[in-house]
Amino acid sequence: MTNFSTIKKSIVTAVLELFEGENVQDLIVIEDTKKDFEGDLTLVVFSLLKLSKKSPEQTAELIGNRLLEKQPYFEDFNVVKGFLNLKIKQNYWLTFFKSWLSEDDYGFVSKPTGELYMVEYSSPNTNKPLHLGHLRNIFLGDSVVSLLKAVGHQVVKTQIINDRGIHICKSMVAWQKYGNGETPISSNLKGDHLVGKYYVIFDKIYKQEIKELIDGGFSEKEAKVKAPIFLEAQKMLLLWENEDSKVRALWEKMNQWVYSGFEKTYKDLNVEFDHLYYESNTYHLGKEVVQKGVENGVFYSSEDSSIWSTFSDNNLDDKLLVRSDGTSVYMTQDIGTAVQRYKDYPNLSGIIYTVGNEQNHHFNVLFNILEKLNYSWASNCFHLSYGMVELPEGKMKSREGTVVDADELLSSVINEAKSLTSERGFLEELSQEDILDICKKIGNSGLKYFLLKVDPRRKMSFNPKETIDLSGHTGPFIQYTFVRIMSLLKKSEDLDNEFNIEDLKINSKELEVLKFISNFPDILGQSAKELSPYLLANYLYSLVKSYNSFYQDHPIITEDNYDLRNFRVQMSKLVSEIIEKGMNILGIEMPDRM
RNA sequence: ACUCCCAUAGUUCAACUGGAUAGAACAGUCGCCUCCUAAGCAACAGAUCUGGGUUCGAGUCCCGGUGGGAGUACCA
Repeated sequence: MTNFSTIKKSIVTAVLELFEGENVQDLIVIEDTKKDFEGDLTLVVFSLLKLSKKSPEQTAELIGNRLLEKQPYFEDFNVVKGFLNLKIKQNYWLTFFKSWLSEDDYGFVSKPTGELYMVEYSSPNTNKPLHLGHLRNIFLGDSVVSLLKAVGHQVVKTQIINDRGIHICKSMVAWQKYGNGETPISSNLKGDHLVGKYYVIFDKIYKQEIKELIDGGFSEKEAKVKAPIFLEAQKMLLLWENEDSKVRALWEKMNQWVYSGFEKTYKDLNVEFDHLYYESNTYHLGKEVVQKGVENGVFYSSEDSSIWSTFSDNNLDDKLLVRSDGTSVYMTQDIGTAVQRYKDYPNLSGIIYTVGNEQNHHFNVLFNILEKLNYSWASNCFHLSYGMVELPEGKMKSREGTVVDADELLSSVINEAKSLTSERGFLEELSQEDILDICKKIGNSGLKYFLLKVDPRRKMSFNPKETIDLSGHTGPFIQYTFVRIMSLLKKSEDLDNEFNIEDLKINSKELEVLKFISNFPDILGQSAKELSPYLLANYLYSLVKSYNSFYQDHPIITEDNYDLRNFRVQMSKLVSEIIEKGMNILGIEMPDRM
């Protein structure tokens, strides 16, 4: 069957037939023709000059003529410097379009690969509510999962709940001392926010105590480890690891508050997980593995009975794995968690850890340790490292309260959508519930698209004083285009959808839309391969831009020519399907009106 | 101090991984609603931190400089 990639292959074939040499294939660069030039595909010939021993223009002419002569696809070509621009016959574009229409899930891989991946994301600490940074993490992880599924893999969505450790004890100590028995119900606060409040209180007191100690003549370093409230937290951690029943009961109570808070936020964001791991369970296994490592000589135990790992790589300092008081650190449980995961899913093709780039070093060390422990799967662990979300004044710090709260931000975007929606007045006859449902979809889309359109590897900034835009390069803009197409399709329900391509003439805007459509499968594949939802997000935007430009200038259901009208309706429909499926991969739902 | 990352219009982001005249959006100026939803379309104006190098060709690669960020914890 002829499809778009057949054409690309025919260009490669022509070049291979014309020129001899080693690895000619690698020299061939085919791109979409830039907008300002005439043509559909462009072959860059500079790299072939060594073989042709001719000028760029002559080389391009040679290939162009060959293609016109041998292949039926091309109607013309032109040469600009070393660029050979090839024009594909409209009839072929329309044939391709028909074949896209006949596919069930155009762009998606229908045959399962049989590979199973685990994607870890979110993984919050249970001592404070989620903030904007977590949102970037959650949306990224969630859409990477969908991308992997789109190309035929199976995926387990997971998170590690960081439910133990000194940071949790801090909130617990502060609540015990200053909480007066306050609960989410008594305070009318969401559980995660209530616990977060005590985390901030701890820090405040801690800082105050440090200051007092310094004034009393201690050095800052001494003050930090001598502050009474800090000592209390340390003591509590020890009691916790020794399974002191009172401490455990308090811990369970407060964690429960946090979980129910998170649950609500996840529900609002429309994300869920398949398998949760709790640090409080996996750290045991981590300790065991570390202990075994000491026995096997992989790690060493120091005089004060703390346990360390050394590395052959000079850039890596020795890493502590168990403290001298026997309590474990973050790394300990991460080792245990990884081992546990491969016990649970022995067939994993890989684990993708969605974690901020501030932990690049941590994962470098972790993967090194797993290698040292000789786990065959160690090399399949991958850190999907993303950049921080920064505020105008710099990094967000929970302890200092300079964070953009996830719940607040989401509700403010939804409110923005509400006021805009009521201003426009298209939904007036709907029930309050239906309107709210639509506004939630719009608000979610504004927030998710805002975070997902940026290359995850790069840091990004957000100014909380400005609301998240709902027009321009945004999720709601894309939803809006979808809604307009839905409205068209509704009105054309009774129309016959057939069209004959023999006599059909399409204009440049329609051709441009078809070209965007033709790129969808590649974009999906590339986004999945590079774990980069932003490529898909930006593609969808370009597709929609192009479609809108067509929509503005040409009648669709009111077009008189039968074939042309039906072609336009069908093209609109395919565009809407790509938008919907693509946005769903980004975790964004479509309203059918707005 | 050492290691790593980053620097593109006033602002927030792109640039098919070395290809043509660096694209968008927001903000600014301006035009389009008796016409399929104006959350739209169209137009104007505006940018590669700096100095060298590599080559047919550099925002992209290499070296130096400046400016920012992160990491190097018995923190997470």
